[in-house]
Amino acid sequence: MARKTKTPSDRPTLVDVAREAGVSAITVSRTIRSPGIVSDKARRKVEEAIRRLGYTPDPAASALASRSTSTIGLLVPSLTNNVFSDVLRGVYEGVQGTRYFVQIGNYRYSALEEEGLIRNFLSQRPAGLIVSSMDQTPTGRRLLETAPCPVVQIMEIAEGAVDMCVGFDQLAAVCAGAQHLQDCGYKRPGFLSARMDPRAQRRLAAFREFAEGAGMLDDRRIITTPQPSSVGMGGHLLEQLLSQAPDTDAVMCNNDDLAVGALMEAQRRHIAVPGQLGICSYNDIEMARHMVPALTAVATPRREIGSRAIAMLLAEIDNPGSVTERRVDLGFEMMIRESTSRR
Amino acid sequence: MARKTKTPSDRPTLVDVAREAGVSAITVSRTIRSPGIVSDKARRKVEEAIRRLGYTPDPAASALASRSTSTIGLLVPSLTNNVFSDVLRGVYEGVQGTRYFVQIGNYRYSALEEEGLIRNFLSQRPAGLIVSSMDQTPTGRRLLETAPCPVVQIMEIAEGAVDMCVGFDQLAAVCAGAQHLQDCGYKRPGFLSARMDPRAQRRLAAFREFAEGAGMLDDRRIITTPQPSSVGMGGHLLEQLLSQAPDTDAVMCNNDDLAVGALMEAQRRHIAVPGQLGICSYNDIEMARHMVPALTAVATPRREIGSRAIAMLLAEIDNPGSVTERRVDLGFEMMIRESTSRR
DNA sequence: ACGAGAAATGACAGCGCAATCATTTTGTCT
DNA sequence: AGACAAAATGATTGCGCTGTCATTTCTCGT
Repeated sequence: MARKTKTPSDRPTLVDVAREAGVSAITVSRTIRSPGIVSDKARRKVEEAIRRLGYTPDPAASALASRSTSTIGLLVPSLTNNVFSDVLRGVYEGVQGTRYFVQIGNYRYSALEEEGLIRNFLSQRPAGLIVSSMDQTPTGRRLLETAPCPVVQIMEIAEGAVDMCVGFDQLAAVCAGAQHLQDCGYKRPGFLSARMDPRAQRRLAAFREFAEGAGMLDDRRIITTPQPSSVGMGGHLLEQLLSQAPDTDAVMCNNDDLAVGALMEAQRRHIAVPGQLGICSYNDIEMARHMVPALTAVATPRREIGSRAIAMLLAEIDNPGSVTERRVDLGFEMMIRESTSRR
Repeated sequence: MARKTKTPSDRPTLVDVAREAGVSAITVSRTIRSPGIVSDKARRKVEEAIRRLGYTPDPAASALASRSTSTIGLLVPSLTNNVFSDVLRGVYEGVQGTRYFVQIGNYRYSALEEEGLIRNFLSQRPAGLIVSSMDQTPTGRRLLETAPCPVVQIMEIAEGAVDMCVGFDQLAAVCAGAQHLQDCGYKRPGFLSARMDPRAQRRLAAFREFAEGAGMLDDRRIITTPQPSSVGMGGHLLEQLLSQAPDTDAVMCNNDDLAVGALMEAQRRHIAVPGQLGICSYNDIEMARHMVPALTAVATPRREIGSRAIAMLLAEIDNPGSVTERRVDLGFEMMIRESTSRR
C-alpha cells in the first residue's frame, strides 16, 4: 500500500516547515544554508517554525541534491598508536562547531586497504580528505589526484604531495636525535624500530646514513621487527640488541613505546640510564617526560598537524584556491632530558 | 545552464549499468543488494557491466530511497584515553568486511555534547548506535529510547539500560582491586582518580564503601581532580596524597596512566614499591605489565566490549529481536604482579 | 515620484536509488 | 501437453532536498 498520508513517526520535512512558516520550501533551505541572503522577517518565521516542528535536515537528501556532503574523511594507519590519537584530537578540535564531521578510516598499515578506503570514501562525495601518508598504491594515488575535493596529506612534507600537505621533515628529526646522542658522547648507538611501514623504513635509512657519515654505523645495532610497536616489544628489541652487540652505549628508538620498553628492560638488567646506556625517543608522547629517568625525545607536532590539516582543508573547501601555503612544515623539537645526559 | 547531457566527470549510475548490461535498473540494484534473488545469467552480465563502467553506488541516493544508511554511530567520551582506543579497535575489527562503517563522535566527557551528537547521529538515520555510558541527559536518554535503530550501551552493565548493553561490573572491579590490596597486608590504602566523570565517581564511591567496610577508610587518602588523567597527573596526585597522609601504604589508581605516574613518582622519591607502597592499577593497558616493578591491575575487557557490542548490533540490525542475551557481562580479571607483592 | 538595479523569493525539475506492485519467465507436476 | 506455483524481472513512483532560472519586492539616486 502506497502511503500517501504521513504517519506520525515521519520526520518533518522542508515542506512541512515551509507550510508552517508560510514561505516556500526553498526559502527554508536557504535560511539553513545561507541565512545571510534571507530577509530578517522570513528568517525569524522559519527559525520559529523549525523550532516548533523540531525539524532536522536530512543529510542524505541534501547530499543527493547538492552532490556533496559535510563529511571529511580521515585515513589513519592505526587507532591504537598514540601518534594518531593525538592527530585525531587536533582534527576533532578543528571541526568543532563547523558543519562538517569527521569520518575515520583505519587501514591498519596496509596500502591496499588504504586504497579500498579511499575508493569507499570518495564514493560518498566527501567535502575533503586527510590521509596519513605519502605511500599510496599507484591506484590510490591516482584516486587522490583526481578526487573532486581537497586532499591534505599529513605527517611528512615531501615534493610529491598530491595536493596540500602538512607535517615535518621526519628524516631530519631522526638525524637530530642521532646527532644529539653523538653530542652527548655516545659512540656506539643502536636503532630500535617496530612495524616497518614505509615511513619507519625511511627513518631507519636516514639513521643509517647519518651513522655512516659519523663513522658510527654498525648493522648489528639495527634491530627491527615487522610486528606492531609496543612497550613489551621495546624490551624485546633492546634484549636482542644487547645480545648481538653488548657494547652498545645508546639507542635511538623509533617511537615512545619502544623507548619506554627499552628503559624498563634496562632497569630490569640494572643497566644505568643514561650512564651506561643513553636512550632517545621519538614523538614524545606525554608519558615520556615522566619516566625515571625522563626520556630525551624528538618531539613531533602531532596535534598541531591535525588541527592545521583540518584548518587548511576547511579553508580550501569554503574557498577553493584560497590556501596559498599548500605545504606546511611544522618542524620538530629536541627535548633534552635525563635519559641522555651523562657527563 | 541546465546540464542535460552528462559530462565525462559524472559517475555512472544504476541506469548506465543497466543499459550496459541489457537489464533494468532495479535488477542491477538487486544484484548488488541481494544477489541471491537474481538469476545467474543476469548477475554475471551485471557484474561484468559494473566492472567495465567502474560503477560505485551512491550512498546518499540509497539512503534517501531506502530511508536507512550503513552507518554505525559510536559515541566515546575521549579519543586520547587508551581505554577507548582499545574499544575502538574491537569495534573496527567487528565491522571489517561487513557493509557497515563506523562513525565516531567524541563528546569529550560532556553529557550535553553527547546529547547533541546523539541528535546529530540520529538525523543521519544510522543502522545502529553504540554509546559509551549510561549517563545521558534526560533528553539524550529519551532520544536513545525512541531511536529507530538498535542501541548498545557499553562499558557497564546496569539495570536501566536503554536497550542492549555490554560491559562489566565496574564497582565490583574496583572492590576486587581494593580487596587485593588488603589481602596483601596493606592497611592504609589511598585512592587516586582524575577526570571525575560519573563512572569514575561511582568507582570512587564503591572504593569508599569497601574501605569503610574494611575499617580502612580515611578521606585524607582519597585524592581526586576534575582534570584529565595523565601520567604526570598520577605523579601529582601521589605527591598530594603523601603530603596529606604520609603513612599511606598502598594506592588504588583509577586507571593505568595514574598508576604509572604514581610509580614514577615513588621511584623519584625512593619509595620502595611494593615494599613501602603497593600500587594497584585499573584497566591494564599493555604498558602496565612491562613497568618495573610490573603493575598489578584490574584488567578490563575493553577490546572484547567493542567487538561484542558491534556483533550484537549487527545481529540485531540483520534480524531485529534475534539477540536474546541483551545484557552481557564480560567480567574482569585481577592481574597480580610485582607492584603489590610484598613479602 | 520614477525607473534602474539589487535583493529576496518562488516554481519546477531532477539528483540516484529502492519500495511497490505488475508482469513475464521458468520449473514442476500430473 | 497443460496447469499452476514460484522465481525472476520490470515499470512506475517518490524519498527530501537543492540547482536553475524566473519573478517579485525593495532600495536608491535623481
